[in-house]
Amino acid sequence: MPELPEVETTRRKIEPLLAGRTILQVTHDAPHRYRDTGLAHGRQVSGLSRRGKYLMLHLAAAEADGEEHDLIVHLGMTGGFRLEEGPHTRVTLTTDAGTLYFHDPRRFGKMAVVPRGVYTGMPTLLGMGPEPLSEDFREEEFVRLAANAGAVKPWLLSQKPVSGVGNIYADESLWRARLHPAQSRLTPGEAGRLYHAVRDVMHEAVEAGGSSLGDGLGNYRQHDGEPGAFQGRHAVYGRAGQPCPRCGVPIEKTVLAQRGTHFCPVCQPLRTEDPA
DNA sequence: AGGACACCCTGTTGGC
DNA sequence: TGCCAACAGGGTGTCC
Repeated sequence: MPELPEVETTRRKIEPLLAGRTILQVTHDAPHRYRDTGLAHGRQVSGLSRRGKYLMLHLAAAEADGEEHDLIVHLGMTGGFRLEEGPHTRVTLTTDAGTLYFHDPRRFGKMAVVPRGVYTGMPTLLGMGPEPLSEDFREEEFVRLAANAGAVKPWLLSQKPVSGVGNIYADESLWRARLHPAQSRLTPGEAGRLYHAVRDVMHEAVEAGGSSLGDGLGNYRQHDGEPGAFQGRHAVYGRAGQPCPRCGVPIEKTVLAQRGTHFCPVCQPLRTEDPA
């Protein structure tokens, strides 16, 4: 589930359940994945925010140390919050107003409690590019960086030129911009198209509540048979062999940078000759 | 600097 | 039907 639109949807859904509440206990059995969660005990949640695919629970200062903290949550591939305990519950978050369960079948999700804004040891968060839906995401800068970049899809996935783009939305954005996933050194025209494609795709997906959402908490529900609002609008992702919505040619699937990659061989040709 | 790769985990799917 | 390999929405560390 967790690319920017799904994380943002999660944030919106659980904020009413957590904001203003005091965390009584965070229990789990994997301290290397969920670090320093004991620091959250007794602190009030002052608000929730999101940076790329990271969810931040802002914690008020405790009487003992007078220092604000963040409970950073990364959903990994399959993480999500639910109201009920299940076979894949990894973390139980108890507040003075109820309990929230973090489910994560694949255990790629992570949590850590840190002093506010201290992200040492989290290189992706430290090097995170601008939010695609904010004014900090500027076309001129994006075009400048893209001119010297390597293969465009891995570049997008690095979170450096822009934050929150994952495998699904990278493929969808590249299709809209009519760019081959392995294209490098984008021309200003190409990079401009991609800039707007990323913004549009992310905006539409957030409005739709992301892909594959289910029970009202923004959960990963792919095998629960409840398709998300944006999933039905995918042009290429998960559509190998089916016709391109633009030209009708079958969508191809390859592997690029260890990730499944979907594209239209006609609409998204690889430009081999150097632009003049 | 940046690319390629292994690794962290478990569940589902598709081919034989 | 049953088994097993391949694959899955992400990030990190290491090696070159």
